[in-house]
Amino acid sequence: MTRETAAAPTSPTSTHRAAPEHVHPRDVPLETALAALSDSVRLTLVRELAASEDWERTCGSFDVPVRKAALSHHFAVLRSAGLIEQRDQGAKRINRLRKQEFDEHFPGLLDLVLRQR
Amino acid sequence: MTRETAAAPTSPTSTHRAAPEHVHPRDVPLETALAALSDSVRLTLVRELAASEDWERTCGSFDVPVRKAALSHHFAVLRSAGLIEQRDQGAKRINRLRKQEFDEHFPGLLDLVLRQR
DNA sequence: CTACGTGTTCGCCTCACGTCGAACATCTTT
DNA sequence: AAAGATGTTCGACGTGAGGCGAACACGTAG
Repeated sequence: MTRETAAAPTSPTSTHRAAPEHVHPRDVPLETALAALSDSVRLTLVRELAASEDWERTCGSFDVPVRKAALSHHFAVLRSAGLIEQRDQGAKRINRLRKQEFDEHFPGLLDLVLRQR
Repeated sequence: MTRETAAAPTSPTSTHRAAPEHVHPRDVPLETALAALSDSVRLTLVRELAASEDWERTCGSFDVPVRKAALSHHFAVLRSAGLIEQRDQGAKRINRLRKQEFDEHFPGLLDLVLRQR
């Protein structure tokens, strides 16, 4: 399913690839949301993401002082907190800040985090 | 200093007692504030405190599933996060939620926490 | 003075978290 | 096909957080 009808190779949305498990902000306990945002590396990720056009960035495009393994882990945490959504595009993984949905369930939190400092 | 002029034994604000070190919300990093609130026990403390008249309660008056030692630790965390202020009154220690000051520096955060669930 | 109540501090234990390198899987480029 | 780029997963490691009981300190009640 989600099959391209015509030959429009717009987005090579990957094929044999483990789709990341997403959690909707609705199902995220407040503690989890707060914990996800209480780490400076993740805070940076969220902020850079928010500062980007359409809130999108590939995993490797962030300016954080940790290696790939740790980065990957942080993204998993953000996913579990309903803060980001990940979509594969070829070899790259695109991260999107779920601003609207997150705001609906934790009004003001993201704005606070983005405004602060 | 802070000497009662007349004989008005209103508040026995203690004498030889280690005054708890307080941190003003102004000097609290966002990460610290979020981390302090990302624990369910502390969340309970803050909520019960907020639900109390004048936001005050003695340490032992909270309904949390931990022993004295752990409780004491949690209060220290809340203090370091600028969330509470502690004042000694005789043998008891009174906790006050620093709503206003905290709100000034982390607008919306406490309200979110108090509203949620 | 002695006994009790209220909290804090001190070890100690356990578990979760953040980090890394190495190996692996996928997709892209050549 | 071979090499490179992009991420994830797997152990391992160090650190810190949260929990407890015991001991201590201070104030209160008898």
